[in-house]
Amino acid sequence: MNEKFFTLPKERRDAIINAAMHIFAKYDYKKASTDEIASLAGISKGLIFHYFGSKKGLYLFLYDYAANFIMGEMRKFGDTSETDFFKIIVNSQTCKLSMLAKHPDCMTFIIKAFYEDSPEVKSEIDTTFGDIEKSTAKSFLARADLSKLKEDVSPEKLLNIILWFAEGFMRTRTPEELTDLEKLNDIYLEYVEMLRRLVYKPEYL
Amino acid sequence: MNEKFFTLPKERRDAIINAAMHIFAKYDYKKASTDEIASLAGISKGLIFHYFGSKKGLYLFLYDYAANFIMGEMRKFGDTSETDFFKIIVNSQTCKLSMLAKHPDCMTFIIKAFYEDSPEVKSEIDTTFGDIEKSTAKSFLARADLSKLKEDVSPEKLLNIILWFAEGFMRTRTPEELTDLEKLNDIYLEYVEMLRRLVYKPEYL
DNA sequence: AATAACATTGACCGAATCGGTCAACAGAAA
DNA sequence: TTTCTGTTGACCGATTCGGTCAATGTTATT
Repeated sequence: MNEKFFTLPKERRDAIINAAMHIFAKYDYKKASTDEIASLAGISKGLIFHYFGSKKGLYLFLYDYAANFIMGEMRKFGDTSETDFFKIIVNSQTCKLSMLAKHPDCMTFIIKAFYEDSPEVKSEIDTTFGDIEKSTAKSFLARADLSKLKEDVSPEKLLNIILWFAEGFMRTRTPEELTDLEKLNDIYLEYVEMLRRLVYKPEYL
Repeated sequence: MNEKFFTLPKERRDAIINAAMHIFAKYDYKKASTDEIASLAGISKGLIFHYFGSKKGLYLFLYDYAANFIMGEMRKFGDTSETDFFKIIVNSQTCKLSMLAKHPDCMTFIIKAFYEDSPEVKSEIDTTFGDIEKSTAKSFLARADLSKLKEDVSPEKLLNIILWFAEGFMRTRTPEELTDLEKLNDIYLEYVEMLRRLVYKPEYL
């Protein structure tokens, strides 16, 4: 990879990264075409190969970029000393939400990369990273104070319900809803709050 | 389309339909290739064009087939006189679950078709059909007895939570879990039962 | 057994698209 | 003017695309 890429104006770099991420999030490694990426980024195809050498080079750069970005964002929310189940969940979801709004293809790309089976890139991607979502979720849960939950509530089930619900919630938002991040978070919180009032013992409400 | 297709042995027909559904569920109309479909179905490419005339013919036949199939299955669960919120949900989800197990690509295909923007087929698919899931869910809700719910539970929110949770639940099942439909349903019911005990007034438990 | 009728194949077609190259160009710096 | 750097897009050979069709396999009829 050509290091000169990093000296490009930020706009141009982002245009290339976003376009490539979008196409790789939408298609297989094999079916994602460099022509389409160049056209979407508004640059010539030659530039892609000038900076990244090959399609594979671009893909692996993108994977590294996305992994670092997500890890960085996750860390911000991971080191709190919060023990309340719902506050932990809401923190991590707020984090995820902002990432989905700012970089809507980043998460999709990194998850798709985990399931990628094209022999050209399969062996070179870090397979431990694909389940980052689940592993961070589980570590969040580890420090949660479960005693606030009613006895007949399974923490694992509750976590899954919230996590899966959140995915569906995000997936079915319209594009314009994604522009107002704050309002979106409020709607999401209404759902979580309803659940919280249902599963917490009365004395914690 | 060549009507002789329907005189084929059921196995062969299903092999072709399933292979085509799988590829069209995985890729765009444009990026789905007839070579891949033929190879997956274990037939020669010539047969596809012999029976369906063209790629477009195959796609539109599949759309019609999937739409009719889903509608038929949905109807079976739609005309009960059940009024219990959770029994209605569980019925419709059991229906959806069995469809996902028997025809794992059918739902994905029909939803993808809704968002298809390839000019060749876009104008010919029935756009009112894509949101069949939501519309049937809403009609289920219409006859539900909401008085059993605690006052601070929003029926719309609860429905969304269950629906989105169910999607995530199904999506994260492993292939071998999908073989034992009954056990799968039991696990699903555990989740729903937990929710039911949380949102129903004590006198209905 | 011979033949007619049908089902199925896979090599093949021209066109399109693929990843990748490179001579040429634009513009700022020297 | 000359040099250097970033950028282009026409172009390459290879592959893949949707689609065709003569040839072959299979079954029913005579």
